[in-house]
Amino acid sequence: MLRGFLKWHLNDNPGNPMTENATVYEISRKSLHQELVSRIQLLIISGDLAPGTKVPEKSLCERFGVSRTPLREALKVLASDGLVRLEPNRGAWVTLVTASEVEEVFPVLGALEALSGELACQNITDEEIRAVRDLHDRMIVSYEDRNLDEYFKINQKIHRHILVAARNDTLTTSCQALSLRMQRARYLANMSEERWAAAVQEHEKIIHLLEARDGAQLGTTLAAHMSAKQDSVLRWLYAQKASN
Amino acid sequence: MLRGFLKWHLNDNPGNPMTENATVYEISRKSLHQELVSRIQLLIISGDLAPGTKVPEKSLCERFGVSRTPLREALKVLASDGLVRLEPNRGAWVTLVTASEVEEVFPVLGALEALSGELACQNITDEEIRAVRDLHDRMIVSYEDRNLDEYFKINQKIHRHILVAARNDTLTTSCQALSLRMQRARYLANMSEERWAAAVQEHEKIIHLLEARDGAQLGTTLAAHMSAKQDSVLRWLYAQKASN
DNA sequence: AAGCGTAATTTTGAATTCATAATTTAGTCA
DNA sequence: TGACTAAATTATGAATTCAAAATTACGCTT
Repeated sequence: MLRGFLKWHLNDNPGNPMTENATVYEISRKSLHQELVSRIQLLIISGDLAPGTKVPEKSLCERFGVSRTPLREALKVLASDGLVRLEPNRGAWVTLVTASEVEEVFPVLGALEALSGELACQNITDEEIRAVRDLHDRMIVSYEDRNLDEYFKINQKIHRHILVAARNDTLTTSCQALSLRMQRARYLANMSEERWAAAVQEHEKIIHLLEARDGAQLGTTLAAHMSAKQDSVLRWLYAQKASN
Repeated sequence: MLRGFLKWHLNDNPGNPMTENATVYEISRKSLHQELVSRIQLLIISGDLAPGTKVPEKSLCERFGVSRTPLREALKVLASDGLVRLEPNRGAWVTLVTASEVEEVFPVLGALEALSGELACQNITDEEIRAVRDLHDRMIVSYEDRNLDEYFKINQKIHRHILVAARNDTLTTSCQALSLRMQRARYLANMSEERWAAAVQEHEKIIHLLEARDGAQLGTTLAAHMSAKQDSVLRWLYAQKASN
């Protein structure tokens, strides 16, 4: 086995939407298992590793050029985040997005996003508000172009910017872990035109309240936004189930 | 090395306050690393492994009769929960409870507890309310006896019962992870008489609102309770720092 | 040919081994 | 003595090995 093969490969960071540039050095400094956690997260949310399927330990080892030890360490961490489920003596399985899970996670995410909105209003700088406004405007353009991919990316960035402005890493970490779990449901491709329009409306309100620094209102609006998204995901889930 | 030594030992569950009985079988079915996660959590919150100290990998392996592989898997999970910090090539260290961490975690915990209160009011049964009331009354007795240990145990049970009544495992898991982090600050021993009295008052309100099933009010009260606890922990922290 | 049972194979969980990095100890010189 | 250096020791990260469990393949019976 080629030693050091991974460390090489790990540097060609394949456009992780969560991290910006300038982290390349840091990434290569991450321990193997941490790097594997990020990599496998990407495989899962991208659908490369589909929900309900088994995590192919051996082939992932080969793909990343590492031994089973760090890979299995990564799987334990992913399991504690709820992205995979470990079955004793039967390996790791990518968890399914079930209705009951959606009904559990979104309310929690709603409460956390609400908090992030409140804190952001207290701590965000005027410059950061301008940056979010800019993202918002660009997102509207993507909406008008019906560019779902771009829309989704910017949408994520907006939420992330608000989270950053909340100045609370614990909150950021918790939110992202739960968001990742929900991202396995790649329902966006099938989001209805009405839901999309409504989501855009909600975002108009969000940017408005952020600019007004109305923390309380922004909190409730973000929670409502999450709740609406929950309904949308649930509808998508039922449609999925019906069509299978 | 004695194989299977651990599996034996793991069954003499040393009174984990989080788990009730009848889990003994389940515990012995847990994988080694999961069991180790629980065990090391206990060592950390009990202060057996003190904040800021190095996690003694070798001696823990001997203590539990396991090899380094499952132990290190457990450490990765504990690190992702924030109980230990992994320093590359320098091992695992029990994280310190810092002021900035307290200021981060408690607001998040407050938001989650608030949600748990709201959901509990929707879902709790009358029988469960009676059980919480019973715990509450017993806690008051411990307070009058100035039995801090007993008080704390029952206090935890009350919060846990509310969480269970919220019927949301994701919420429960998130809350517990954050609670564990704060439990490293064993500030209770030094809690002021005034703070204790105030906490009891807050709990009177909590049980009252739960019995009235006033979710909104219970939510805000629980959040306020957390905020007060944050202040108390911070004061304790500063006192600690001053005396060292 | 379908179902059953057993042997071969693969996969898993965990111990062990091995290379490298960090730390400690011992020795040197000012 | 006290700082600096180098060797020895120890600890860490990750690959490998090994036993046990699960899965698959195969042949047998009906």
